[in-house]
Amino acid sequence: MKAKRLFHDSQRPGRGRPRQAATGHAILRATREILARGGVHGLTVEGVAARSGVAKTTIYRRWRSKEDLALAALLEVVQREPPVRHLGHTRTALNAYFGRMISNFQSRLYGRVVRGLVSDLAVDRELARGFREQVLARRVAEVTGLLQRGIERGELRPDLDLEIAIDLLFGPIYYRLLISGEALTSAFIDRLVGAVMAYGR
Amino acid sequence: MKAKRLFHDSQRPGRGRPRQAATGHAILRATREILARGGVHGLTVEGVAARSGVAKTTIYRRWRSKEDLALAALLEVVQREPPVRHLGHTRTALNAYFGRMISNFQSRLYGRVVRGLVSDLAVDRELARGFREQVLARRVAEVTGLLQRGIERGELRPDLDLEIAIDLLFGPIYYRLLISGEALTSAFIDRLVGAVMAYGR
Amino acid sequence: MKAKRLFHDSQRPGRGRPRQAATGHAILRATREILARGGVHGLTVEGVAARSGVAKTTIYRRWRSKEDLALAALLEVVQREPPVRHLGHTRTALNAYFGRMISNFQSRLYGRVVRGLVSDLAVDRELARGFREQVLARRVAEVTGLLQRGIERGELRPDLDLEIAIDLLFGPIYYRLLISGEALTSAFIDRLVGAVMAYGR
Amino acid sequence: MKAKRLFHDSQRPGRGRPRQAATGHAILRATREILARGGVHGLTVEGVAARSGVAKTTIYRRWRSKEDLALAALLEVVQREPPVRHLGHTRTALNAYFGRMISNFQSRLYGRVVRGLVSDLAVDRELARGFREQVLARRVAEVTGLLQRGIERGELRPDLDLEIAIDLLFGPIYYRLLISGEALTSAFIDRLVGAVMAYGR
DNA sequence: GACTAAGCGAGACGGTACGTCGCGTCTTAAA
DNA sequence: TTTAAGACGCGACGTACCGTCTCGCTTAGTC
Repeated sequence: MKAKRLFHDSQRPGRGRPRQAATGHAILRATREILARGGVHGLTVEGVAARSGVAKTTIYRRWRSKEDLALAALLEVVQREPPVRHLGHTRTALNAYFGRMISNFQSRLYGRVVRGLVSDLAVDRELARGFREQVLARRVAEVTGLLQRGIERGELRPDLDLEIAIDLLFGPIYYRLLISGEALTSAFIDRLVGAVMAYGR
Repeated sequence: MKAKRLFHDSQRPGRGRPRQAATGHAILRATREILARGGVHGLTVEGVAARSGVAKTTIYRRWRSKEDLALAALLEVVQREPPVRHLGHTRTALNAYFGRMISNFQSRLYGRVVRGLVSDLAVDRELARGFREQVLARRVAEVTGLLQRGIERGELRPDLDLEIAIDLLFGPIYYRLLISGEALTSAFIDRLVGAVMAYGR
Repeated sequence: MKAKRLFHDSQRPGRGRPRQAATGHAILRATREILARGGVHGLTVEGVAARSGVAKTTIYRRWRSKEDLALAALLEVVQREPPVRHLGHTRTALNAYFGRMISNFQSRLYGRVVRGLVSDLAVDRELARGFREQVLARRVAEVTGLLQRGIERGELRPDLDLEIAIDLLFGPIYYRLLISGEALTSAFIDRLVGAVMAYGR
Repeated sequence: MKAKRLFHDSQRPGRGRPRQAATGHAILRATREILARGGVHGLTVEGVAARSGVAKTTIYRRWRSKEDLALAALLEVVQREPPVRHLGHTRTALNAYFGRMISNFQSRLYGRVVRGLVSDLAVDRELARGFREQVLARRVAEVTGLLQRGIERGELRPDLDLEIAIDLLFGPIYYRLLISGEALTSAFIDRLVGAVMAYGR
């Protein structure tokens, strides 16, 4: 009967009372705080509503699910990340890049959200699209940039299979984070980057 | 204040009426069927009880949670896998091994369960231990074996960093399965194995 | 702290843009349509707004509640009723009068609205006043007229307790409509009127 | 999928854990208290749950709706009423009977519940059946008894139309309670009973 | 052969959270 | 000032599962 509204947070036409920006921030702040302790598991729409002093309905008006909400909170953080520094040796740059990445994983928010959302990526297409387009694509582009510069600088061979190289770098990190549970230390990053450089030379 | 029951499936003292073996099978069969469609998301203790004609209590007597149950269903399948064949070139053997692995992932049950459980691994230590000891360790041992044989056969250099090699093989596969969502084709396996062989030579 | 608006449908001061008469009709038409199927139970301000293409605010500017709105829709119908015919025997006239009344009850709108509003009469004084002054008083006056004419014509005794007579006529009808649920047939009306005539002679 | 369970409060087969009688009482007590102030309007399942310290689900397990619940609370009271006394003149007996009835209506609970439920009788067949079979039928039978005894005693004529007599007695009372809002005094009862006796003689 | 300790099915129960409906008020921009 | 549009806080809804409990009945081995 009633047409389903599709824009959950996205830009809407300028009719009716505009959304209160403050409301959105309050929601996301509460979300972050709850995520930090408790992770996605401990996140409930009811809880966010209570903590942010916002009505449950208002939250549902803007996000489809608590997973969407968690992703939004994640995005806020990701988008504030400083751009990559393309300086010095490729190996050094990669080390720095992934070093920062694993320290992000260690942080309450980032690691918990990613771990908490993985299972839902397989089930919720919208969520997966959001995560891949807004978080993953960015990271992949950054590292691809570093690798390409490595080729230009002659540190990597020109015919390097970039796609596989990307998988070889990101794969083991997520594998340790999610599956094997083994430590994500900078020593490990060093060995990993070393191996990929060796392969790519 | 009642003492917590500790043996959830493990052997219990031989007093009273012994457990009906058939009951356990019925439960696991229902679990598998539900997992096949709907994945871990669609799995509920209530549903399993209904489908298997078993009382909820009976299920809780044997497993701590639906995640445990899913893992148990997974194990049944894993334990029935034939042993690895150590024949021919290392590259060929690895190709065969991971080829079978991704075809497992494609199967309803296996892929769904793994995807559905990842998020819980971070939260449920028992579950993580079970998964790592019973599923992962086995796979890692098998591949380590293949790699070691490759060293013996002179196809891989003796000082190869085995730990990293393992990460380089499993990582990208799980990464694609869980994170990037990109296709897990045999062509991809071929390129991946090729890259690792190149690195290890 | 804004002063409460008092004129809900009544005449307002002639400043600013005057109300669109068409708007009011559209609202009442939508209301009638919704009432016809679904009754007061199915009536919602939200629904009326959607169906009439009018904003919720506009409705609230004119009526206090959905019950008020239902009453307004009822009044439109009631006010269009033709006046009573004072012809022939009193018994015949009463039969005709109440015959028309129960056929009104059978109609979707009328019966449903009355049944739907009764419970609110006890709670909403405004509503009760409206209903009694605009609907009930009219009917009572009409029947009182018929009875008085009966007295003048010598068909009823002069010392008849008119108040009780009115109760004896209306009471059983509403009782069947609302409480006992027994059939409101013209045969019943005949017996009822007969009984009251017998009592009043 | 799951077979709907039909017995809401009624007798169930003796499987599973039996219902806690105390729970039911707690629920009904809370219901009565809430009904007394606030009537059916102020009655919410949530409120009853809170007040009785019982889980909402438990309430829904036993009653289909808050209206059902209100009816149940009413029944408890009704069933405790003492039987009618068949003594003295019929007119006196009727006066006594209906006198007690209107004093019941004045009571918080009874009047409020009846007024609150009327509108729902038209919509909820189950509810209507319950109310008519358990409350109304009983009252009608009692009064019918009184009238029949009046016939036997020669105070009423043998060919009296009992059905209409019943309507003539109950009708005006409910009419005043629900529709006209006029006072339900014992003087009124006296005039009403007088009128019906006059008609029935 | 009865006793007894569990197994087992059934379902009650308290609980948490869900996602939705409708309310009545508000804040915009356009008319 | 009216109007359409829609945000917002709010209260309640009825449902899904959770994990625990309390029944009655069954099924072994042990005394």
